[in-house]
Amino acid sequence: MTAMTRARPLVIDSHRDANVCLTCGARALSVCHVIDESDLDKLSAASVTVSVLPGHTFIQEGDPAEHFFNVTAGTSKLYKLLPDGRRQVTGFAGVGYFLGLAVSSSYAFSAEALEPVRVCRFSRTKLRGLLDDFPALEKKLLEVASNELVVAQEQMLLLGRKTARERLASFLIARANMIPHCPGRGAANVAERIQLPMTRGDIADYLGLTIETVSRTLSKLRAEKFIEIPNNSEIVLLKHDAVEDIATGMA
Amino acid sequence: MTAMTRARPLVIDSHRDANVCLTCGARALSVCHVIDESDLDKLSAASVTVSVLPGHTFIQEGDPAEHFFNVTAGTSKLYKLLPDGRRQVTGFAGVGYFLGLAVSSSYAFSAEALEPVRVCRFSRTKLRGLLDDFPALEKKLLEVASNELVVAQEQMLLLGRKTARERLASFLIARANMIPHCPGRGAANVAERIQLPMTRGDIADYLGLTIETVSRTLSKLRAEKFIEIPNNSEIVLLKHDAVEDIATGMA
DNA sequence: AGGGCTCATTGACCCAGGTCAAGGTCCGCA
DNA sequence: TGCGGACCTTGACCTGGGTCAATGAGCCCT
Repeated sequence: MTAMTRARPLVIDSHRDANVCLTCGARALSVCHVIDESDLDKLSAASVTVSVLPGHTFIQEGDPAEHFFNVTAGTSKLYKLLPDGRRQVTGFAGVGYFLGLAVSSSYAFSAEALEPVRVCRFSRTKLRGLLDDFPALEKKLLEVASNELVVAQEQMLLLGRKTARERLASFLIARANMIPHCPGRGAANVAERIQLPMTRGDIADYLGLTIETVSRTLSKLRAEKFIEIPNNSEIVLLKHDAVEDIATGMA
Repeated sequence: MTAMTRARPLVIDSHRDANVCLTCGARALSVCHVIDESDLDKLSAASVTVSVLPGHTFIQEGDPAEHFFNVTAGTSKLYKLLPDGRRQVTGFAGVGYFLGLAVSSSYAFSAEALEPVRVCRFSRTKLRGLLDDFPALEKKLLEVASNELVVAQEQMLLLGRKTARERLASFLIARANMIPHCPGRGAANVAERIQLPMTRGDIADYLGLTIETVSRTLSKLRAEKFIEIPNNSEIVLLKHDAVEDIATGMA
């Protein structure tokens, strides 16, 4: 169980330190931070660390929902499919994201790693136990779910009523706002470098557009000097406020 | 404080029985049903009943979120607006619906009564107290929020990837499935009478379409004998399964 | 360093659904 | 019982974004 792990989609790290949670860089960003340091051993005991290679699906829509996940590294795309293959990306799960909130018996979406991803995996019963031991965790999950709901409603507005240009602008602004507090933001026209771990196709499926429209619209925004596109996985936001106005339909 | 209430948008019933919750017909459908009968007096003490006339807005997007609501009668539409007036209806809140899950400081959406509506209104602090007294209520809210999230993701798929025909079919099936267990459903081609308390405009804003497209698409479904339209606020589903196939993109 | 991937861009054309406009239906009220 | 207004339907036309197709740009791998 030591060699031959390279090509496997999911790698479970069973020899892990009891202090993983204590030294976990994602704790500050996760629901876990409501649990006291002294209790972190219980948390680590309840979960295993799983590594997922890019392109691999670790949650499959419709499968029995046996596990919950907390992302500690990398970004994944969450999506739903129609029988004929049409895809809707419902979100991108980065570090700190809690996955599996759907309390139903089967997963409502699939999750695929865009980068090398690490997650803490909890079984349904283990999580139930943690929730009973730490009521604060349950409160935190309710808060997280509520915020997700607000984000989802915002996305419905985007998908139902915004133009392609407004959708791309909204996407860029949302990505820019998730940058972990870079100095000099909010100060009008400071350039921001946005990381895009997903492909144009993923962006299209997230915004309810086609690859071509995403590409064309970004080219247009570049021609208008709102953005720069140094490479396929980065965009520089040259005029945050102007793009924000586009995003909210005010331009 | 007894006369002159007729034309007021919101009417607060302050003289209410301590047993309102005990006799509340909506309890079985609400989060409240997790609270034991013997504790219902605490619940009624924490809330007031508010009546809302059709067409009146009782939650305004952006206003400080001071209250939470539990719907005990009537249907409301929940929506978000763009500055230029484009509207996205994010859902319809019927009896038993818990409103205000967004734990942020201001409401993320507006709510307007479509019919005469009654809600139980809790202040933020009173609800906090109830959650501390009844942990089961917190668990229930997490469950409700999680289910909402699943519904929201389904709606994103609809808005991002479905055709007008598929959207209307999905809407009709969702409405049909919420009928409180009428006998003989699921048995293939049994006609179901769907109530539509909202206008074509509301449906359009919910499905990300225009009034005209909603009207045209329903006319087409009628011409194809999938549905009947006895009047503007009712639709009879003649072929549930066929319409379900349209809804899921399989026809 | 070049062949063969996958991903992105760009152009030409098309069509589902939006827009504009003209009635139709229903209902409450005098 | 007929007037006014809100809502719905239908038709003719238009357009934003989809479709199809060709080309370009990275980037492994050998």
